[in-house]
Amino acid sequence: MADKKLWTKYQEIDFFTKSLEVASPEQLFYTTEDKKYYAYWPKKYKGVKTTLQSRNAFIGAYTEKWSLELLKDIARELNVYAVRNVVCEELELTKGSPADVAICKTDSLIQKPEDIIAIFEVKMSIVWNWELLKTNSDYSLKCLGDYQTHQGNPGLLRSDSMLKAIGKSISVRISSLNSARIPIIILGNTPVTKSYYTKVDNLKNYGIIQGFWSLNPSPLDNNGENIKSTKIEGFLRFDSFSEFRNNLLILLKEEQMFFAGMRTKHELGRFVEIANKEETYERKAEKLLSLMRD
DNA sequence: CTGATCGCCAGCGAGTCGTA
DNA sequence: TACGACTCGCTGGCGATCAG
Repeated sequence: MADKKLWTKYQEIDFFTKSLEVASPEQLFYTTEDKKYYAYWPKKYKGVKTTLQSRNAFIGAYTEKWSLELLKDIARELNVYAVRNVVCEELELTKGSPADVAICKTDSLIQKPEDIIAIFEVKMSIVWNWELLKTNSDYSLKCLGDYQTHQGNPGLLRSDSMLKAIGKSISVRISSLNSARIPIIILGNTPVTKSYYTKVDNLKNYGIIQGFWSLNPSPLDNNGENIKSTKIEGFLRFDSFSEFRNNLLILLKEEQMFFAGMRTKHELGRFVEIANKEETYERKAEKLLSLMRD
């Protein structure tokens, strides 16, 4: 199988090209004082700035669809499906807050926990800065620099995006024991900040989130230094589609082993009984997780 | 002072829900 | 069924804070 491409500058050009077919330049770019179209405010820009909001929904939709296409190929190998906006009430994945993408045994939007194989939360941004140029009534895009040259804080580099991904994952984990065997992966296209290195490793250790995976092989220009992996691989950067595919297949296989052999129904039932003596749902969940951990 | 980090906040768009 | 009010998740700029 030909190696598919991960996230590169090409995807961002494609995003703007496709979006310009349904949206105006003013909806997708900032307009500088000298009438230039920029994707982000450059770091040194001192003029009057506005905050662009109309682009956000387009970015969310594009990156989720792009992730879906990558996962579809891997799902097909396993004779299962990659589905966008999956609803599963038991796991508190509601219509208002569905799973961005999930790998499932059926292709339905509404799923039962036992048919969900893996859950993916997509947190991707426009990473580079771009200028939209008009040439002969046509458009072209010029890359102005990587994310260190502009004011925006894309994707997983944002602390509140990280906290949101963690919060949603915990919501799924504590919703039902039936989520216990379902891996949750956060897909991004940037590294995570240093202050989250130990956090992502701990989240993996505790079994809450199996990985923060960046699908952007080189987010910085000029071979800028960027992390490949944290100590126990809570964060991973993939450099090729096959590397991504291999890791995902290994994860799904490991989870099946964990499910089959690690805990008996008797043990699980006893843990629930002990955990149920705690006062709040949150405490019950913490107790159960701590019992499952050792 | 400068640069980095954190989390608050905003507007947009899609979807939901109540009402007639 | 049609429609408007409402909610929620998306994103990124901004002020506050801190280290050097």
